Amino acid sequence: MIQIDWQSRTPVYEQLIQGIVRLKSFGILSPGEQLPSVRAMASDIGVNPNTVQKAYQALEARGIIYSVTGKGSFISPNESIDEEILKEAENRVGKTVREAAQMGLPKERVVRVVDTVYAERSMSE
Amino acid sequence: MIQIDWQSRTPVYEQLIQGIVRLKSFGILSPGEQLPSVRAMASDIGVNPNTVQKAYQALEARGIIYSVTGKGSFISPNESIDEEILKEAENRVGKTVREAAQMGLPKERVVRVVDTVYAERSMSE
Amino acid sequence: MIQIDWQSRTPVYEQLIQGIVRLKSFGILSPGEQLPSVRAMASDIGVNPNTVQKAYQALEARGIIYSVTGKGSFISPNESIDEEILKEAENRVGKTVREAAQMGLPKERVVRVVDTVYAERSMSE
Amino acid sequence: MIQIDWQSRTPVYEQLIQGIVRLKSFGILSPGEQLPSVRAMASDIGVNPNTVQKAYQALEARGIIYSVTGKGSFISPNESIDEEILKEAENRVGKTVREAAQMGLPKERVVRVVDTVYAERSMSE
DNA sequence: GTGGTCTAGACCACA
DNA sequence: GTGGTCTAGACCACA
Repeated sequence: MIQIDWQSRTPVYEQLIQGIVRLKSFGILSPGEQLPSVRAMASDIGVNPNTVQKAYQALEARGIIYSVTGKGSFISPNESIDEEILKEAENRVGKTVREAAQMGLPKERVVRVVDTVYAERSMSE
Repeated sequence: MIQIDWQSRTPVYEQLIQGIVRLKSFGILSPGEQLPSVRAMASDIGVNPNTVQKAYQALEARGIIYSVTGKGSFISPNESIDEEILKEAENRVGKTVREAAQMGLPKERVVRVVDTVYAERSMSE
Repeated sequence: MIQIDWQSRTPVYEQLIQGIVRLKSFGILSPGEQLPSVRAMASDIGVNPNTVQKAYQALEARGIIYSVTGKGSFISPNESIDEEILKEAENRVGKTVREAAQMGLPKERVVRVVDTVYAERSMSE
Repeated sequence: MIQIDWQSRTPVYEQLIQGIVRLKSFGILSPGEQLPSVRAMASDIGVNPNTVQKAYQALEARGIIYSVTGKGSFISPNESIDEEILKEAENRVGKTVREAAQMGLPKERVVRVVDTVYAERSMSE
């Protein structure tokens, strides 16, 4: 379910975090649902258990999942958390756009890119 | 001329690269113009000469500057480079926006962020 | 596996680059295969890790290998790279021959040299 | 008469040496003819006098020119020297071809390049 | 352990 | 002085 891009510079544990958040935002993982155990997830996607552990802990710290000792990890029911995630994404966009602007990228080109991305999405739905 | 953000996670040599690219895109550094020597730049911004070397060599590999042993480093006359840099920036924006969209960030919020960034810029001019 | 000529004027990191390219072109290193770690390679050939780093990063920039922090460095699966390397070598030959011709070296002598080089090679196989 | 390629990696004084050798081999500079003074040559081609000095000394060491204190530098009448120059050129060709061969460049492609170079030359004559 | 960044400092060829 | 190479060694994030 989660694809790791080994060539990418974004750390594997980051990709894991974003992957799970995405699956939740798509409703593929619903509140209360149990996640694969650290070991299962690790062997599934061919990753060191430490890496999965790190991702789960970050997700728990952000309130997206919760862990029950001896039982496993579950998608958190908490709804209001989502806004925090969106804000993080928004900040990343802001930072990248600011850098591009400083390089001289005109606003029109940024707008065109944004349009393209959201057009792709509405088509694949 | 170039400000280093020591708190930032982006490596110093990367900030240097971006700084010089930016100065060139603003026309503050024009083709043929000589850059400060590796050592001068290093002591200017309080960094080890090796770090500046790394940045200069990366810029040379990208065709943005060229270096002549014994003479110095110069802004490359190559014109077509600029568009390449803009395309790189555009790609980064596209990638970040796509990720944000996958997280569920609505288009309106992305647009608002873009507007804000470019509004900031026009005000500071 | 890689021999460094300490007398040579071509920098050690350059020799490393060429050595790895050569091993790949011989099929001794196949796509996906893991290279010795920076530190292992360094101690193998008696060189500072920084020097190996420089070579590996140059190879990555040329798309010949790719590195994953925490995992290691691997021969890139990219196929089309090989032809690029041959073209670079071809260009170097062309440039050197052109210079020799300008010095007045007759074609027959160039041909004889080429014959000799390839004869050596077929004998050592 | 002599063009310096500042982008090239071959040192300026080397380019100077090769330039004069070439002019001699073309008969543009004949035995006995006086060369421009170090200073004149330096300002002609926009180079540091030290650099011209170095080139002249190397040429004298190789017997291609000779200097008379207080009078200037002259093209040497010595004919047999030329063979040495050809041998140097030949060695450079050999080295480059050997490297290309090690990269996997097939002999046919080397031969084709050599043919092309000498074909160009016979056409421009 | 693995790649990546950075400092401090030496040494070289070249201009 | 100027770029380029290299060593020795520290420190970091990541796996």
